[in-house]
Amino acid sequence: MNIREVAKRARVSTATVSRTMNGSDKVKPATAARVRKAIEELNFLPNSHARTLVSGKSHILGLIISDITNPFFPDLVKSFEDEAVQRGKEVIIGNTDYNPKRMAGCIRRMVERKVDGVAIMTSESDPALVAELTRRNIPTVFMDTGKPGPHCANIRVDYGQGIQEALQHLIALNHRRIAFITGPMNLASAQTRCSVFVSTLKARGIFDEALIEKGNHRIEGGAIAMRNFLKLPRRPTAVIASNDLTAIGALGVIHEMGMSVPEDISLIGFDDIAFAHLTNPPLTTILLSRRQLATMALAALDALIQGNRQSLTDLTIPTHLVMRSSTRAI
Amino acid sequence: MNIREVAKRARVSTATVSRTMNGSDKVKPATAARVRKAIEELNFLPNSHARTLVSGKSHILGLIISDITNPFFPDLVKSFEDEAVQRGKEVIIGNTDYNPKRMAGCIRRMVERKVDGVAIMTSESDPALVAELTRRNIPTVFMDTGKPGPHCANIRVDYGQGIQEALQHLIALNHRRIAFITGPMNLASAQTRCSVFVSTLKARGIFDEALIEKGNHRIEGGAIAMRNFLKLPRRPTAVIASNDLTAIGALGVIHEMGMSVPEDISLIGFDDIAFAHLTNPPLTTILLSRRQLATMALAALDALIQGNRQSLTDLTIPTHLVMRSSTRAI
DNA sequence: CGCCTGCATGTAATCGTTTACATCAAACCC
DNA sequence: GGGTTTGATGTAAACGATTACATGCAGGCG
Repeated sequence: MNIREVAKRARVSTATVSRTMNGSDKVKPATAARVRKAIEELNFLPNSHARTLVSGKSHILGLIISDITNPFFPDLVKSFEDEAVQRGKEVIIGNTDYNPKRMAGCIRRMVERKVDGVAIMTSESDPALVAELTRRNIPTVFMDTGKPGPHCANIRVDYGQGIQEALQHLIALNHRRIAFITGPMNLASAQTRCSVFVSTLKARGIFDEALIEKGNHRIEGGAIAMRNFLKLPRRPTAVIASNDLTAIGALGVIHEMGMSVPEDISLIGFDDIAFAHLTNPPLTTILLSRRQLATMALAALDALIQGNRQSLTDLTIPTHLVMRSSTRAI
Repeated sequence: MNIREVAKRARVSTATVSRTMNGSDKVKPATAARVRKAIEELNFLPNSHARTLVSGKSHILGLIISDITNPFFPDLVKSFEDEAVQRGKEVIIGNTDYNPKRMAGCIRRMVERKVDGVAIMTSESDPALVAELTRRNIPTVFMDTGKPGPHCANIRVDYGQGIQEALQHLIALNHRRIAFITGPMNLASAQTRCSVFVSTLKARGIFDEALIEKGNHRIEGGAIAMRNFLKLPRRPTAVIASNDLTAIGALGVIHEMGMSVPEDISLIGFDDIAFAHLTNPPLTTILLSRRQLATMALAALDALIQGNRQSLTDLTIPTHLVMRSSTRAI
């Protein structure tokens, strides 16, 4: 089934069929109707590969993430896809599995599929691999980390804002011994969260080195860190975690030890994953809006594709404290 | 950058380049080396659209699901993608958003992209839309619901087994007033879960009509249903929910009412989503293995693609009780 | 009436591969 | 040594769309 059969049935040339389908050029209404009828009757759908081959535009966007089972990402994927479909584009997703080798594979596939652009949000982005994209002039937008360049935009996430809001909130509730559980420190974003925490507390003169523990952005890391905090002679009265999974791990340990949140300890997470309001108590956390991120990424990609770079001036996403029930005054 | 430039640089014809890349036909080692060197130097990657166009094989598989933010699906997507990548295939994902119109769009895109096959796991599968796929001889496999056919396999999920295991477990713990919160009853799979529950209890002579409440596979549904159970003069001592979200909703209400699980009420979910072991207490639930589902779907798809139908005899996935801490004896 | 203009449509080249078939040289056989 | 086989490579026709250019026809004008 191809455009030629449609042409034959409508008694026109393939060019006319193509023109009616794309609506660009003028076709006499009567002819167009005949063509549409033929398309309908034959149930014809054009072959996108042939289209791409000749036009050079695949109308596919790539989205590279670390791991779809990380609860941060499904929202991002969904928002990204929704917006892309609205713009008549499709999305192919690459899971790197936190593995640079798979990242290379993802990028290769994106190139082979001639994607119109790529959005990347992975922890472990290797500049060499990414250079591959820019070398081929494939518009690329980083969410969170990366350097802007000729075919390349970067969206900055303002991690600091949320952390500061959280600290203000806790301090207003009279907390002074505030602890932080970090993420993996090779992640730029995790570093930022931590360093804003440190500098804000130092500025207030209530920073205590002992109240920082390393986590890994997973449940266990949060649990281990929390156990250490609870062994301290002077325990923290509030804990901020570098992400929600970490907070959930900490929450489990607090319960395990027969204490409760927020009565004994206040707890704040980061990300606002779907389950943050399903914990007991519902977790106060810092929202990083995946929808906003996706929307901005798509807009940036569009701008790069259209070669319109001036609209790429301020690409910053805020983060905000979302109050639930895991904090209280002391 | 195309195969011709590679050919020129390696001083061979395009056919030889193609042959070296595909490794199928014989090429003299010295020539092949020259070609590979040229490919390397030019950083050449073949255009997959051109390949697909001539070969008719896109090496893309479609995966259609209802909603990636439904926590059941990310695991499925990941497993499916992992296996697909291993087989040298790519995956494009279609989110129907529980919306038949978007389902139609997904299918259209799959056809246009000339996918080698499609796997479908959606609640709301419209036979007419799916006929579209089989009419075009696109291998299709349904996970859970659908009818096998010439280009079409169906994987049956044995919901009954898990429900029966759960009931045996509860009965062994001396529970007799066992309640069930259903899913949306237009879903075949939700119906099955419910009817197995009913028939098993009837067979034991301990069925009570009052202990069935409707849910919607979401948190709120579980919460509402649980409130109703707690108003009953003779409350249930155990509750099975049609999925984990429902169970989590019920759990919230139980806590809210100052009761606790499993001391006052035993609770069992269904699916074993990632957060089932993060609830407090960790939720006993019935596992429907997404990895198994994905593996079987891919195997079935492969068989259909290769036209090898005899390997499609018994496509059944079991479900199993996973014991955690939300049940106890009375 | 002859020519020009402009619209609707057709013709055919093109995109970048794969692959059937053609070619050609070397090797082999009797 | 001529003919045949074999193996390596080249030539060119596909695949199914888009689109620059060509064509043809109708109407307008002097």
